[in-house]
Amino acid sequence: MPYTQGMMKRVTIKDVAVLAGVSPATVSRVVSGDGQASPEAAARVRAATDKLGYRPSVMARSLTQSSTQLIALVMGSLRNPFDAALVEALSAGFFKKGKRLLIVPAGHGDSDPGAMIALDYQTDGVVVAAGHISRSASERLARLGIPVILFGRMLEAPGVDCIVADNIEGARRAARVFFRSGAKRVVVVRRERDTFSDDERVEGLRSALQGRADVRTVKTSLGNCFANALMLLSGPERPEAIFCVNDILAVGVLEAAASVGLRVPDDLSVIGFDDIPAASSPSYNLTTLRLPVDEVAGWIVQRLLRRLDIPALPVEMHRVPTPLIVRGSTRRVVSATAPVHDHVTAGGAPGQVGK
Amino acid sequence: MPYTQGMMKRVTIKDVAVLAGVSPATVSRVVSGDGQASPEAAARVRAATDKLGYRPSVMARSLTQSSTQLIALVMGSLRNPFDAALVEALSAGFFKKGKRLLIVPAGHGDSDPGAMIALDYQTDGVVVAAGHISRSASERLARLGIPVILFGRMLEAPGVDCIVADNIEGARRAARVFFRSGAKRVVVVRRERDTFSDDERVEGLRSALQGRADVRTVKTSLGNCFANALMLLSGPERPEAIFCVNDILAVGVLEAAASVGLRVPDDLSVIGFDDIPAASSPSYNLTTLRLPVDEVAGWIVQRLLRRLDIPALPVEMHRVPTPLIVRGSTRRVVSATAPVHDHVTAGGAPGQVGK
DNA sequence: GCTGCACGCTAAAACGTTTTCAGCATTATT
DNA sequence: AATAATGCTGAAAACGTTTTAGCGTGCAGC
Repeated sequence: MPYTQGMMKRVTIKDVAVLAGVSPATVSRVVSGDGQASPEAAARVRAATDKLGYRPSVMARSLTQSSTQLIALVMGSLRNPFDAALVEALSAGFFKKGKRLLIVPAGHGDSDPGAMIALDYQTDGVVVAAGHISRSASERLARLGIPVILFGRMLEAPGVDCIVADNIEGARRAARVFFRSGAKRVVVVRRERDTFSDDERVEGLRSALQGRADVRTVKTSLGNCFANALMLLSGPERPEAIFCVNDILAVGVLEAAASVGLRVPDDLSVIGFDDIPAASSPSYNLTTLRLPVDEVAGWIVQRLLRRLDIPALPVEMHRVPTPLIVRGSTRRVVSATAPVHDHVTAGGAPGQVGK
Repeated sequence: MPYTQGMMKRVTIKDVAVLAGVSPATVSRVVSGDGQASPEAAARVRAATDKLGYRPSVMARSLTQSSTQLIALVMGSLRNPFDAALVEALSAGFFKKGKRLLIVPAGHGDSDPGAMIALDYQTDGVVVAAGHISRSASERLARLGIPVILFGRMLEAPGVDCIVADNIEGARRAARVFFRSGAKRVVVVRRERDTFSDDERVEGLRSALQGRADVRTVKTSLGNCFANALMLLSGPERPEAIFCVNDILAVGVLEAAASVGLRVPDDLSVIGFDDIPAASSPSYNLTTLRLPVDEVAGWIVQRLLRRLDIPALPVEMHRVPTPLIVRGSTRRVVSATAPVHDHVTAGGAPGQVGK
């Protein structure tokens, strides 16, 4: 059964107007709640809209007004549960404020699809959750009054606010754990693509361990992580501690350690980053640096809305703290002299996204 | 430094027209590539658009044409990696075809936010990846010529195509494995909210095991899965086989089994559904029924585009096959008489989303 | 040398809103 | 009682496109 049989025209403001016996202008005033309308006219209009099921066309509206209520969300792969959670939180947060998210897959290409689509659809703003935006693209958006929020990178440019995890302090905390456990051979596992945050994390660890341990860097894709870790752990000069740039890599390392018969944390300490749900599962029980999704998403939403209100706001570079979550993949140090203010002890399930 | 200083107006088709010394109509024809334009005029126009960085306003365009190139995607939580992968695949697939995805969080409320937003933004179509759409809402969309694709449910209504996993056959395959392993006490673990697919899965298992085993159903939230499984496994009359409605629940069950000291698959068989990446990780090594994300996403994209081309297409109810992926969480049956055509043997990493 | 015909182009209408402007009743102020 | 202020309303312009209708060309055919 074809469904085109009764294809109807959209019910427009004019239809409502004639049914209510007023002009389109009055209908507009009533539905947008701008006030200026007599009670009885308003009542008639409301009756008409209800009867006809009228919904204003955002498209048409955005021609005359400036706002489309649309936010472009540049996102990459969602294979990392952290990213998935972030997208979910952002979508919920913006939706609650009446903003809609337009997905822009971060192309691996060089162009700036986010900026392009923002332009095409006259987006109210752009959130870059993965990938990057070039300075020129962001400047072009700024010139049109379209603010940008950048997650995971720093870019000093007009109209772009940044939020980045406190990678360096996080890495330092990891370094301290490794140092206390007496590890001399440390490996940091990072992804193949260099990103701002990954750079900060490995550099943070490296510099904190300067002269106290031998730090080597290994790059791997997610798919090869297990195999690479296997090689690393069964070779000579096996590391005593491994810092992974995120939790999924750390899970791969833990799998490899287990399959090679290494005991964690006795033979090997592992620290991850993000604190995804799997990290707190009994079989991994991963010590990690928590990157609080809800806090990140909340800040982004707040900040963007605020800037839409007050475009002249000075740009902000926000660092979100990355508390150390101590679990079973690192040796518990029992010295009383150790400072305790820099870590959160254990803790059950972290990622209660809703409440 | 406020970024509003040089706020500029959008460059419009008129600007291009005056720069190129032609009328807006000509510019329109050139940029939309509709033909009718002299080579030299076209060249001048193209020079002008390049120089000015002109991008047509989709909003304005969609007023005169019918299409906005927008697809509303109704999605729920992304905590299940399967859902995250589906969203990613859909977004990539549609993007490649020039369609943009508008995220609509499936509210737990009763209203149909998907339909509403589709109306507001004059979406070309609606994809319901999670949640539901009411018959009346879908009919309203159909009347306006907006097609709907529903994943994971069946709804016989004009203009809505459905794609659903072959849950019953999948559950039957699971039942066969359980039966061969001689399990007498079987538990099926499902989520608290009843969904169409979950219903089919438990009913499929139940009816296939009819009279051959004792099947009990347990409902649980994701958060309590571990605790519930613990209780279940340490209580009396411990089940010998557990079928989980999805892999994340199965992982919770495996965790619980391990923590209680049960050996899998010797003491307990576990089968999940979806085949998320974690299922193939060495520490879980979960036998499961694969729900092929890419196939699902591909079908949805193809189908929607096809229907946009030919609105009169009869509606289709598509079942995607759910092959059994045999891994280590079920006892390997070595009888030569067992039919082998219904399962895929082991296999490494499944979810290579990209290539 | 006309008529007819492609061709290339422009003017103008249309899409569905919002908003400005002005008009007209009322009602409040002198 | 005249004037000013107020409240409500509708006509029309505007937003940035596409598209239809029409207007000149220049050229072939009679």
